[in-house]
Amino acid sequence: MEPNPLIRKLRGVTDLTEDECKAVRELCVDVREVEAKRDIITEGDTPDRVHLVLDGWAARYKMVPDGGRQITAFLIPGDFCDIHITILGAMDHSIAALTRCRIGYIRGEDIDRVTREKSNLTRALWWTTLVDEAVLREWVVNNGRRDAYEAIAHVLCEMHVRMQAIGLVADEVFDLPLTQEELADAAGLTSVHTNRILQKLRGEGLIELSKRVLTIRDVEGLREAGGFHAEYLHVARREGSGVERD
Amino acid sequence: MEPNPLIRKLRGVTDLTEDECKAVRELCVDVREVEAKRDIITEGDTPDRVHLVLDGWAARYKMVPDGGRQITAFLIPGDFCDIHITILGAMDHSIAALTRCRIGYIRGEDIDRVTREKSNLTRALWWTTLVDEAVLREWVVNNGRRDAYEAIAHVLCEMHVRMQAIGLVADEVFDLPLTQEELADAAGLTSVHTNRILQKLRGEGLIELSKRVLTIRDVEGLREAGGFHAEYLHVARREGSGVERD
DNA sequence: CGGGGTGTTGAAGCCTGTCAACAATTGTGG
DNA sequence: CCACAATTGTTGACAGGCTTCAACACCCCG
Repeated sequence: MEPNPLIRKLRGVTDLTEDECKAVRELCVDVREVEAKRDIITEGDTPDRVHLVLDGWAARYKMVPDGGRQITAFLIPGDFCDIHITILGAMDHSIAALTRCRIGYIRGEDIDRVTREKSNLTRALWWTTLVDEAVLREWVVNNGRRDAYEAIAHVLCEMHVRMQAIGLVADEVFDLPLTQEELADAAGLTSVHTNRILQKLRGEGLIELSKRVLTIRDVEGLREAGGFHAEYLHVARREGSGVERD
Repeated sequence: MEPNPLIRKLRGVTDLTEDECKAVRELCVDVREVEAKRDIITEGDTPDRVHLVLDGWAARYKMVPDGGRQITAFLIPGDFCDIHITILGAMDHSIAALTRCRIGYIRGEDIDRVTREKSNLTRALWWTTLVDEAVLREWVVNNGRRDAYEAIAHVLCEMHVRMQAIGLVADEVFDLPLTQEELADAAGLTSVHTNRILQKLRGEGLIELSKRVLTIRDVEGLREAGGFHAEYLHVARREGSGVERD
């Protein structure tokens, strides 16, 4: 399997030439490990490098005055932390590693150069940011108009498809290295209530979740429960594809 | 005052040459009126034109199975409905006119051409989409981790700054042509509860709101109430600027 | 073996939703 | 310009989903 998760992701929507793959591979001028629970970028920072998640899970988040935390995105391998950083000034939110992460560092100029020289790649990178935005819209719906049961189910369905897109799902089983509190901070709930909802989903035979591994026992049922429709993720139809691909 | 709201908006973050302004003005190959409550674009559409709000208010929204509606963005003059349409296929959400709107139609190729030829403009257009994304993140926080009182106050503060950026605020007074139900659909509340919250904000002397006109009587107080910090909007500091500018 | 993080459970309370009625406002047509 | 209808705003009572608080169980790791 292609080792670069960004390439795996982009291949889901466009064919990349060997030349383009090479360009992507050479983007990361540096790779570092970040410990779980450490900030990768903190609100107010003006990083000079673009960060790419190569391995592990991270989360965008914002704090509110009373100490509450809202996670606004889960970042998995192949996701950019801040591809926009050359345009906007300071970060308006923070990004924390949820697990130990391998992070690739990319020079802003290199992104600019690629987007000048490779129009197909440029479109693909654009696509990633537009999907990020679509996901964000869905999270607004999640927190605004879905109850706890639907919201949790929906998040699980979303991560299922996204993990599938980078080849990290086999037989509807994949790593979900989140604590219930982190899930709660994403769904706008308390960890206590999240716990009860997960028990309900388990009790209904929709999922199994333990030791940071999620098994979806009933994909259709879970989607039904969350009112999930994958269109907003704009992935090419590749149902059934997964780690067994190569 | 410059008649094109997009130019007014972009000028808040970058200086535009006369040449660039001309390019922006010539983008709209057609202008049409859309009646209030009509869809400008509907989920599933694959429009061949980019839509730009020239006048009036519109809203992105998604429906959930039980009939609930979640508004994910308010669009005001100078905002694009779907600048991304050449990259993603079908619309994953709908956009409705909240008031009668004047909509500009732009050919996708013209956007592409401008972004090839005018790098300064390209950065400015990128900036608009990145700010849209930042707003979306804040709305996730709004619906997930702020209570009704904070959420409503926050939305009002945001619209205040955004309306200011296009020169439509004078003396902390501006048009807010939203029904309480529309406000509710944005904040993830019911219209009944939104009504009570508005009364509280009025009772505390923070706002006046009637006949679709909002007066912020206590800007600092309202920001405090909503936990609002304008940084995420990434507007250049232009406090005090408004319609009195020219 | 001990300790911190995480998951689980119960009871009580509050914020927000639901339902329903009515008032106020806006829009429409005669 | 008035009468009427439709939309929007307002109010009250009640229900319920979710939070809060608190205690305890579990599990991984040093």
